[in-house]
Amino acid sequence: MGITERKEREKEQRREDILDAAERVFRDKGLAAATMDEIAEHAELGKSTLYLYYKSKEDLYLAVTMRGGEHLYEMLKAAASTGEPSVKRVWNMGEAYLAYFNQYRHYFQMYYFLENSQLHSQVSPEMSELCALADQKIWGVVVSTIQEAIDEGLFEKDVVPIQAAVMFWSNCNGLMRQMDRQDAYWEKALNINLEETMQKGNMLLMEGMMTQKGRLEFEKAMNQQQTNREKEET
Amino acid sequence: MGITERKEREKEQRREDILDAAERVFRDKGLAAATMDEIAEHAELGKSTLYLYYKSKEDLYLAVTMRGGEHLYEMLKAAASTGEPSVKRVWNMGEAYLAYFNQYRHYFQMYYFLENSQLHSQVSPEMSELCALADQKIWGVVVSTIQEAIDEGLFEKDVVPIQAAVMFWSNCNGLMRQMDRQDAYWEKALNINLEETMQKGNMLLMEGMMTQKGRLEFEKAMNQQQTNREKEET
DNA sequence: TCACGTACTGACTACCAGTCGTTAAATAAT
DNA sequence: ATTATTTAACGACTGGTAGTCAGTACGTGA
Repeated sequence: MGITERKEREKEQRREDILDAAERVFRDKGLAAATMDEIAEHAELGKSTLYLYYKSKEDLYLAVTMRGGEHLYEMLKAAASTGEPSVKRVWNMGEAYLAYFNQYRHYFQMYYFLENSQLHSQVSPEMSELCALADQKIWGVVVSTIQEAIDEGLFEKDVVPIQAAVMFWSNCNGLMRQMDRQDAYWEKALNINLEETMQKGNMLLMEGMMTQKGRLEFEKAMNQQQTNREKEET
Repeated sequence: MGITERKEREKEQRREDILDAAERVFRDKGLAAATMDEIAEHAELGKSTLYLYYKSKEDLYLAVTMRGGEHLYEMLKAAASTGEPSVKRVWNMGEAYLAYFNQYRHYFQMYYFLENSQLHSQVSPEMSELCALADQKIWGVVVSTIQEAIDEGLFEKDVVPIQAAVMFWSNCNGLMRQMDRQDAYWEKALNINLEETMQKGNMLLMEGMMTQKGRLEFEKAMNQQQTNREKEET
C-alpha cells in the first residue's frame, strides 16, 4: 500500500509550499520585518502549522537561503564545465558569481544573515549542519577547478587551492556587497564601475597565481571567447 | 552665566553614559538579544529616558558602532604616518586593520549591521548621515596614501586610488569575516592560516599595482622593519 | 460504526520596542 | 521669599510578534 508514500510526498509538498510563501515574504520584507503570520497567510495555513515543518523563523529563513545556494552551485558548476582550459574556467566562476548576484539578488542578500553568527541563536543545529554541507559543496567546485589548473601547470605549484578560492571569494563578495549597498554612489559620485573593479581584482589575483604557460592559455581562451561572441552577433 | 554650558556638558555626559551601558550590553548579547530595558538598567536610567537621547535601538547601536569606527580611523592614521615609503604604509594599513580586528573584535562585528541595509528601517536619517561621514573619513586615509604612492611613481599611474582601496578592503574584510566565523575550522580541518592568507592576498594585489621602483622600495622597507625588530629584541 | 493517529488550528503567553501623561527638581521671574 | 516656567526623567501602557498548547476534524484501519 502506497499510503505512507503518498503521505510522505504530501508532507514534502507542504514543506515546499511553505518555503514558497516564505521566500515571497522574506524577499519583499527581509528577515526582521517579515512575520510568521504573514507567511502563514500566504501559505494558506495557520501559523502554528509552520512550526510543525520548521523549528523557528530563522530555520525557515535559512531553508530559503539554501534554495539560493543550490542555484549558485548549479551556476558555478556550469561555469566550471565549459570544456575550456582550467584557468579560463576559474575566471568563469567569478563571472558566474556576478551573474548570480545580478539574477538572484534576493538570495545573495540572504547570505548576510548566514554570515553573521551573532544572529543564529534561534537556528537549530540540524539546519546549521545542512548549511555547512551546502557550503562545502559550493567550495568544492571552485577548489577542484583550481586544483586542475595547478595539475596542468597553469597555476604555480605553490598555490594552495582552498586558499586561492577564499581569496577570489573574498574579492567578489566584498565588491558585490558594495554594489548591493551603494552602487549608484560609486558610479555617480566616484565614477567607479564596481563590476569592472571586481574583474580587475580577480585579474590581479590570477596574474599572481598563473605560470607563464597559464597566462598564454588564459589569453588564448579569452580571445577565443571574444571571437565566438563576434561570430554569434552576425 | 555658565548654566547653559554646564547643562550642555551634563547632557553630553548622559549621552556617553548611555553609550557605555549600551556598548556593554550589545557586546555581550548582540543587537537582537539585547533589550533596551537591560541597557537602561545598566545606565541606571528609565528606558524611556534612553529615547530622549537616541531615537531608536538601532540608532543607539550605530552610535556604538561609530565609536569603533573612530578607533579604526586612529589606527589607520597611525599606520599611514610612520615616515616609511608610501607603498610600505599602504601595506601597514592592511596590518592595522587586522590588528583592529584582533583588538576590537566586538566593534568589527557591529559592522555586520551597518553593511546590511535591509536592517536599517529603524535608523534615523541623521544617524545614517553621521555614519556615511565617518565612513568617508576612513576611506580618505587609505585613498590619500595610495595617491601618494602613485605620485611618487611607486604604484603604476593607471591605478585608481579609490578602486585600489576597495580591493584591499574587500580582501581584508572577507578574510576577517571567515576568521570571525570559523577560524578554528580553517586552521584545523583545512590547515589554512587565514591571517597569512589575507596577507598573501594583499601582497598579490600590491604586486599587480607596484612599479619596479615601488617593488624595490617596498622590499627595502620590509627588510628595514625586520632589522629594527631584531635590534629591539636584543 | 467505532477507535486511533495525524495534520492542523485558534487562542494564549511572554516579551519587547517605543509612547505618553505625569512628576519632581532646577531655574527664572516677581 | 514665593511663585511660575522650563527641563529631565519616569512608570505605566500599547501594539505587535515569536512561539506554545490543548483541542478539533478527518482520514485510516479494525
